[in-house]
Amino acid sequence: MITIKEVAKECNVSIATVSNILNNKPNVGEETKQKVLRVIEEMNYTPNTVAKNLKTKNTRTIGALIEDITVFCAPEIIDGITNYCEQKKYNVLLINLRLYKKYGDDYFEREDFFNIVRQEIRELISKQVEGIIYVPAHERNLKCLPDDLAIPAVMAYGYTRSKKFPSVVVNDIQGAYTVTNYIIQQGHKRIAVITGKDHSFHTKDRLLGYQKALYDNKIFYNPEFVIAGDWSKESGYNAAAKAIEKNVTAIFCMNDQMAGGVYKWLMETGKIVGKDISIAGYDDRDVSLYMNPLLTTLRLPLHQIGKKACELLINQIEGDVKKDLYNRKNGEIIIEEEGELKIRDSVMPL
Amino acid sequence: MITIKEVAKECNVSIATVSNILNNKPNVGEETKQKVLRVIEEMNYTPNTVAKNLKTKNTRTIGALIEDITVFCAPEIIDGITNYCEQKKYNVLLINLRLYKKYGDDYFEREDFFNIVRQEIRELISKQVEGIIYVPAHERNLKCLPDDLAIPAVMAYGYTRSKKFPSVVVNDIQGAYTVTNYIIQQGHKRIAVITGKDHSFHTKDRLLGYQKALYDNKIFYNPEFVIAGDWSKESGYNAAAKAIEKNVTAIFCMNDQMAGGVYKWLMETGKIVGKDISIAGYDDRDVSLYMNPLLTTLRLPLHQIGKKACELLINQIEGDVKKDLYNRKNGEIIIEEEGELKIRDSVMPL
DNA sequence: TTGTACGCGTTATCAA
DNA sequence: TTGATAACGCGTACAA
Repeated sequence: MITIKEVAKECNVSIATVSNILNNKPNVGEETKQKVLRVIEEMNYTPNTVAKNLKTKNTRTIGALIEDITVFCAPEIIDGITNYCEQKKYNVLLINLRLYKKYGDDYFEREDFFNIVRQEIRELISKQVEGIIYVPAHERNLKCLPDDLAIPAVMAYGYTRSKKFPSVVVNDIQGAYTVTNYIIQQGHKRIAVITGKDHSFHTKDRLLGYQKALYDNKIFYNPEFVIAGDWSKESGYNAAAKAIEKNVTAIFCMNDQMAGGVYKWLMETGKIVGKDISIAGYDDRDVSLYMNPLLTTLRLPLHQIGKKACELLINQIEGDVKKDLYNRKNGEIIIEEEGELKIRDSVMPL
Repeated sequence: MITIKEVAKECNVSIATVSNILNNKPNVGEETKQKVLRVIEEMNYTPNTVAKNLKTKNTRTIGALIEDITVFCAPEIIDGITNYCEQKKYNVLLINLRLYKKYGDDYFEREDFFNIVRQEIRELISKQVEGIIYVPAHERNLKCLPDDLAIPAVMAYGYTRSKKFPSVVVNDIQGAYTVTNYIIQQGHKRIAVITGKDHSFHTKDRLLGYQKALYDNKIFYNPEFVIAGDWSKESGYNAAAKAIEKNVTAIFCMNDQMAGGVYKWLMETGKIVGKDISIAGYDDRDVSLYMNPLLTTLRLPLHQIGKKACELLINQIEGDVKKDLYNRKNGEIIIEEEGELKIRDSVMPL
């Protein structure tokens, strides 16, 4: 690999001059500039960023710690991160922890979880990344960022429950409200909801959004219309029967997968979605475009979450902190992004 | 940030001694070793990888150039790459070109495409990556790697058509053969095929696999059973009617999305998949698990492609090239990975 | 067993 | 307008 020294020698100028030209410093003669530029081109010289980073003590690189890149939310979040990094000319060092693939569904209950993450963070710091974004596989409280971390960090799509590290999350109350309110606008009053797992934040907040929408529309909240699911297609399938027993005219499923299970049950029992009963989902996964009829659902703001998390991080790195601009709950820094209702064919006027 | 120098001073030893201890060099007293290790722990010292890389002239880092991380094949391929890198203790610097998001469907016909990529490659080299993996959004011939590239490179899921850079691709002939042969084993003889876009390699090879399976089973190839699609769900929907006209008993769709369109048409016309007609897909996208009945399809070996590409790359980096172990076609280095048939409920015995 | 001294490729300071 | 030179943090001969 050819170095600045060799370029300088070839041009009969000093290293400093070549460096000045490369960095657009003033005080350099037009003539020598042209000559040096030409030689650089000829020799196909590429500056060594590693050496430059050592000298300038910055790398313009952030570390992205991804719990598992194959879960559905990860790529869009990463896309948001890279989008912002591109604008700001930052680099992304990607660490795919592969936790799902390695340990299955409850990796985060492993005792060594925190140590695994801590070790990865050490190595990132050793590589002189200037900040860290942590992307969990699904939203939850997460103690993964050490309190004594020497560099800024943010969590995208999960709660740090920390006063130091910001959390960027989905506004699930608003999302569920939007979906439920839309169903109500179509004339429905008897609306079942199929929930996710019991202790999930998503479940809690989405239920709250559902309740608020009923309240604002002066519809009594009937707890019997709340059917327990666990996010899986199968649980949606099982819950469908229970919902139909209650004579509801619409079902709000807390994710698209469970809506898929509901579709299956309805199909088997000869009911037609959008006609005999209205169904809405949540997430806007690919599958919602392959259901018949197309599923009305709420698009998760994953791209925005990644982008916003990255923006917060880079602001912190560059000392441009505006923490107080954001909502704080109990001193925690929580930024909520809003989803977007995708109106398709599964919810119809009553 | 605390440096080796400060550790040395704190321990009253020289920098060299600390360095030797860190790198497990022999000739170091047990006593000083323990002391130094303790101080390192106390001071929370982390070696500066940037400085180390500059000195040792290697970074153990590869660049992953991803055309668009949000397309469905990308995450699994990246997962394969990171899997192998983890084993070999390499890092991956991720570049998400965002080509789909930025320029839409025919970005690769842009005039500046090659220059965009070339520029990114320059920057990766400047960051001293030791090799590059290029991951296109879909398989195709691709002139994106400059012939005079100074470091090793491989293409994962696309053809370089170069004698220098290996291509790791899906064995589509085998895949389509497997699917078609399975359909035949179920007793079907009148099997339509809905193709992808006309000039795609995938279309060509999958058709060939279909034809070979017919031939090996002594079934006449009827060109009328080949219906043109374009990969989209809509094209599958439109092709379904044409296929049914021919009185076929099974349809092989060259991807899952078109199978989704076929399902839709069949549902609207009151036909039952798996009973009135058998359907098979290709790709094993998420949607195949949300169709009713579940779609029998071929799982793309995306993880293996990423992993194998990474293995080839790192072998090259470490001077451990075994090119001649792999098939060469016209001097090109092409490695084919095989997909796996996922037998579900959409293909039934005749 | 430990320490000294140099160099990796670059930027930055200051003198010429 | 240009050049000499000292850092940046680390690894490694070679000397002690």
